[in-house]
Amino acid sequence: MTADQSLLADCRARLAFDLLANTWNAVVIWALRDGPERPGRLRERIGGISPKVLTETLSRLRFNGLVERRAHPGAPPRVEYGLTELGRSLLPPIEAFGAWAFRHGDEVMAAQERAESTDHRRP
Amino acid sequence: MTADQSLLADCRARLAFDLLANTWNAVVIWALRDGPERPGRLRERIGGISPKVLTETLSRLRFNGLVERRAHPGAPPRVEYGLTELGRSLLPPIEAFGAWAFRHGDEVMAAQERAESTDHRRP
DNA sequence: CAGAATCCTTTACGATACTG
DNA sequence: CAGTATCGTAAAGGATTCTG
Repeated sequence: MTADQSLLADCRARLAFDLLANTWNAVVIWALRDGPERPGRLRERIGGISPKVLTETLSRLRFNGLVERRAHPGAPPRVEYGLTELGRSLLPPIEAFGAWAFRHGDEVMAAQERAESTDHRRP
Repeated sequence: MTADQSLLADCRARLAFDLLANTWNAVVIWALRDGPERPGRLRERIGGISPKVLTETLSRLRFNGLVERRAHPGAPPRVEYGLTELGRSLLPPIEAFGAWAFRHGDEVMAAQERAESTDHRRP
């Protein structure tokens, strides 16, 4: 059994790919890299994410053990979300991706423009 | 402007995250790491992907310049898909993710089971 | 066998309004 | 301000069928 076959067959690998298989998970994890943040500030830093979707994303990350929630007593409500140790262990792979984006992102955009002018449709 | 703000604001980074923001892109790229493959074999190696979704995924990856298609003449049709140089440059970051999965995948599953027995619902 | 076409279900995401 | 509820749209994914 070759390495990639075992990777594809192993449910842990598929589980890990699923962690990135949506628009916001990686972005939110990355936005928490410097430390815990309140939801309001998170939305400012991320930009373009609705309150509802941020709540859903944080809940999903919490479900997967990557993020933890801390509520401070009193009013107005003050809540903070931060990465768990498991969540922090995910930062290097995500950072590898960010680095790739800076190096090759323009090549992807160039390929897209080339394809659009040829095929007239976007898959 | 801090590093993560610039990363989040840069459209190249969001574009890169979007490349992984679906179930199959990363899996198919990984399955092509050893060299070009025919769609039929790809489906065998990947497992659990329908012909239609594989076609769509390959078309999407081609649109983004990560995969190229080569058709050999004659009948029955023989087609191969392989990574472009740009697509191959994406393998190290994806591999970093696979390595993370082998190390921490069971922790994620443990967290999920813990959450399921507590919250009674899965986000 | 490749892959396009059709139909269907589920889910992600967004906008809005409301509660504590 | 945090979080939920509701509604609506769009896209992803799956099953099936058909053609070159």
